[in-house]
Amino acid sequence: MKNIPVYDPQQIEPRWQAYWEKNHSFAAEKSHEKPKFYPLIEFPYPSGAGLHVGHPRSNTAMDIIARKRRMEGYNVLFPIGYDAFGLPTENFAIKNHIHPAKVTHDNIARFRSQLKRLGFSFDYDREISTTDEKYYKWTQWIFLKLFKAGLAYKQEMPINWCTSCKVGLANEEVVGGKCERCGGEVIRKVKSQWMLRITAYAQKLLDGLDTVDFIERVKVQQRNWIGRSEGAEVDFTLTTGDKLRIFTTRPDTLFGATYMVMSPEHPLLEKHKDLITNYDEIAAYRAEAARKSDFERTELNKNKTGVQIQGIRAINPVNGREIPVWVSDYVLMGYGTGAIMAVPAHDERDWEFARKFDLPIIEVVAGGNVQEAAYTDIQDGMMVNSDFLNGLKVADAKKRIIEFLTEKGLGEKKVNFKLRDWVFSRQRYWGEPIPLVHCDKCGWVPVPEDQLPVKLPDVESYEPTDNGESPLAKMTDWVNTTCPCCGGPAQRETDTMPQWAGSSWYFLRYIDPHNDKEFASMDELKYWLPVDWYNGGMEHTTLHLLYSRFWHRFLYDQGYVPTMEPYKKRTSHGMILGTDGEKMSKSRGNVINPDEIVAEIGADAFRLYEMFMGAFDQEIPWSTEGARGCRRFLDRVWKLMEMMDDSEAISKDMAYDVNFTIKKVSDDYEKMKYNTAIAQMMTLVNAFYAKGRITRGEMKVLIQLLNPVAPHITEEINQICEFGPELIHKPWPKCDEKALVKESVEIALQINGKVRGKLEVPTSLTREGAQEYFLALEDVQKLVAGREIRKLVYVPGRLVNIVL
RNA sequence: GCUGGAAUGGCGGAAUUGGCAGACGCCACAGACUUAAAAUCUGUUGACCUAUGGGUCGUGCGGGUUCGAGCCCCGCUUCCAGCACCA
Repeated sequence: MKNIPVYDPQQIEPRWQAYWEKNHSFAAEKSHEKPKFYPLIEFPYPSGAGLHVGHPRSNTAMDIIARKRRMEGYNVLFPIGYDAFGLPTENFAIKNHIHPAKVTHDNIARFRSQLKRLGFSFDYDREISTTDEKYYKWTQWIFLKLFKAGLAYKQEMPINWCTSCKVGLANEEVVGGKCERCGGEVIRKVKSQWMLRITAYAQKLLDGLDTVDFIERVKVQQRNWIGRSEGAEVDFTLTTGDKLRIFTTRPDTLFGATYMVMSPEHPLLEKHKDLITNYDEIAAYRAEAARKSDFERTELNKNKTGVQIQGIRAINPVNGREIPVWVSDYVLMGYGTGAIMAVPAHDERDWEFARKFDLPIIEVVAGGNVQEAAYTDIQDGMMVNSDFLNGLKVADAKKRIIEFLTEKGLGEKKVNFKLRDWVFSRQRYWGEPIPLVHCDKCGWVPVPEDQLPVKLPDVESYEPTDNGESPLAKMTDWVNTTCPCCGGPAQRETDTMPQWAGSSWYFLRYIDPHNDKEFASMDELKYWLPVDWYNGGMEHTTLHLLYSRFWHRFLYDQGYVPTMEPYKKRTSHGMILGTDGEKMSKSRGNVINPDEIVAEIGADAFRLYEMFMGAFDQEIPWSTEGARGCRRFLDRVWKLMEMMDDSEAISKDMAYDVNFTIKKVSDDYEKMKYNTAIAQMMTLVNAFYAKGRITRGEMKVLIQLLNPVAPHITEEINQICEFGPELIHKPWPKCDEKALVKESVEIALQINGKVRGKLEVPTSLTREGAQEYFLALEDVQKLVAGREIRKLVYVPGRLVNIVL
C-alpha cells in the first residue's frame, strides 16, 4: 500500500475514544437473549494523586478478556465506579478546608478522564460512586437488614487513641506505636462500637470456597483467616471452687499439662482479687498489657512475660494433680476461652515459657527430646505417661480423651474459628451514616426504610471531637430527632460506616444502577449473577473479599440475591514496583506517572507494555525503556501496511505461523499469560519482516488478535485498509487445526543425555519403530561407533536419547 | 516466630509442567543508510577453553531419584509479601 500516514497515537487515540463514547460502544445490552459475561475489577479509591500505573495493569487485563468475549458473541457487562468514602479524602479536607464532597468530585473527574484516555471498554452509563446518596441509601438499607436479623450489635472495643491529637486512629495511622500525624503516644481506649456478626457465617464462608474457582493462594489465605480448628473445651477446677474452662486443639496431651495461663483480661482475676495474695502485681501486669498495642503484643521473638497467681491453683481433671496458674499476655481474651492449659513438652510457646520460668516439662507423646525442644508432631507420635491413653497414636488418643471428657462431664468437643466479628463503627465524618436512632424508652431503633437515605449533613468542621465522638456529634440539630417507634425525643447514631461497607455490594448495583425501588431487580440479578471473573489485589483477599462474600451470602439467605456466592472466579495481579525494585511511594520518589508515559508513547503502547512486562501474577519493576520497546513494536505493526499486498488469503508458507499464533494468543489470554501472547505476536511480525510481505488476509488476523491489547491502532489500521466493520464488531479468529499439522519435525539427538546433533524425523514415527529407524541413520551410527546400546528413549516431537 | 510466594544472562523475563535452558523485549556492540547524528533496517550478544570441527561449565547452595531435573524428593541460604503468639 502507498500513502500510509504517520502513526500518531496522540491524534488517533482520542478520536477513537470519542467515537466509542458517542456510540456507547461498550454499553451492556438490555436484552437477555445472548449469553452473559460479567468481568469485574476492584473499583478504585479516587485518591488525590490520580491514577497509579498499578491500576491499568488489572484494568487492561480484564479489558482484554471483556473485548475478547464481545467478539465471541457474549453480552458483556464491564463496569466502573468509585469507592470514594474514606480517610485520606477526609484528612485532605481537614488540612485544606475543602469539603470532602468537593475533593471527591474533583478526584473522580480526574480519574474518569485518565481512565478514558486509556481506552478501557467500560460501560460508563453504569458508573457509580459509593458517596452518592442514591447509592448509600442501599448500603444503609442492607445494614438495617443485618440489624434486624440480629447480626449487628454494640460492644465495648478498644480503639487506637492518640493522646495528643485526642482522636481515634485507624491501624494504618499508627506507625510503630506512635500517631502518624503528630508522633504522639497511642494508647488503647475502650469505646462502644457497632459490630457485625460475621462469625455466624464462618462455616458458610468456609464451605462456599469449595464451590468457586479462586486461585489457590486466595483460597488458602481465606481459609487461614477463617481459621477453623477442631479441639475440645475442658474444665479445670480451681482451688477457689470455680471452673476454669480452656480450649485446646490437643486434648490428647492433657496429662502433660503442667501449668495454666489466663489472659490478663480474664474476669476470674477480678472476681477473686481477695484470694490472690499478689493481686497488686497482677493488676500492674494487666495495666502494662493494656497499654501495649496489638503490634507490640504480638511482636516478633518477644520475650515471654508473665506473673504467677499466688493463692490460687488449678486441678488437672484427669489426674487430680495440682498445678500453678499464671497470667500472660500471649494468651488473648478474644480467642477461645481466654485461658489455656500449658503443655510445654508439645507446644513451642508453652515450652519457651516453661523454660524461662523453670516450670516442669512432662513428655506425653514419645518421639522427640522434650528437654531440648517441644515435640509437636501429630503423625507418628505414641502416647506415654498418660494413663489410659498410653500406647495410642495421637489421633486415636484425641478421640478417646474427648469420649472420656464428655462421659464424665469434664468437657466436650469444640470447633473454634480464628475469625473475629467485624468492627463496623468509625468516629469519622466521611462515611455512610449508620441509620439508627437511640431512644431512652425503645433502645436502638432503625430509621424506617422509606426515610432512607439518612443523608450526611453539612458540617463546618470535619475534625473529630475531643472526646472521641464522630464530628457528627456536634451537629445537635441533626442528632436530636424523634423516635420512629414511640415519637419521643431520641438521638441519631453519629458513627459512620467503614469504607468496606460500600465496597461489599457494589457489584450488585452495577447490574441495575438506576433502580430507585430496589438495590437491583431480581430479574436483572438472575441474568447477570454471579460475577464471572473478578480480578484484584492480594491485599484485599482477607478483608474486602471476605466481607463482600459475607454480605452476599446474607442477602442470599434473606432471599434478595439468587446465588450463594458473588464471584465465580477470582484472580490476582502482582504489584508494579519502581525502577529500583521497591514499592512505589512518594517518599521514595520512584513513582511513575501514567499521564507522562501516555503522552510519550500513547495509550496502546502503555497498555501493551503493562501486559508484556512480565508474569501477570507477579510483582515487577517498571522500565520506561521496556515501554519504549513496546512502542517500537506498534510502529513495526503500523509499517506492515507498506508491505501489504492485495491477497485475501493466508499464504502457504505463513499458514503454520499464523494459525499457531491464533491458538497461542487465544489460549494465553484466557490463562492471563499476556506476556507470552504478546511475545508470539512479536515473533509473527518479525516473520513478516523477514519475508518482506504480508497479505490483507494475514493483516486482518494480526490486528484482530492484537485489538484487545491495543484497541486504537488496530481500529485505525482496519479503517485505513478498508477491511470493513470495526474490529469490535467482528468475530474472534478461529484456528485452522489442519494448518498446524507438520509432516516432519526437528528433534534433538542425545547421547547419554547430552545433545550431540539435530535430526529431521517424520511426525508419523512412533515409539515402536523408533529404535530401528534411528540406528539405521548414518549420523547416529557415527556417534554410536559400535559401542553397546543400553537403552534408547524416544520422545516424539522432542528428542531421542541413546544410552551407551 | 508463623503463613504464602520467589531465586534462571548485563536487565525484565520464556521454557508445551520431567525432554534441545535463555523465546520475546530491554541494554550493549557491529554493519547498512546519512555530510553527521537521531530514527530505521540487518546482524552479534550466558561464561570459559579452542586445533575454528567443536569442547567444558551453567537455572541461589548441598545431597538424592531418573536415560534425562530450572521443574520431583530431602536438607539449607537469601529476598519479597501478609500476619491476629490462635493454644
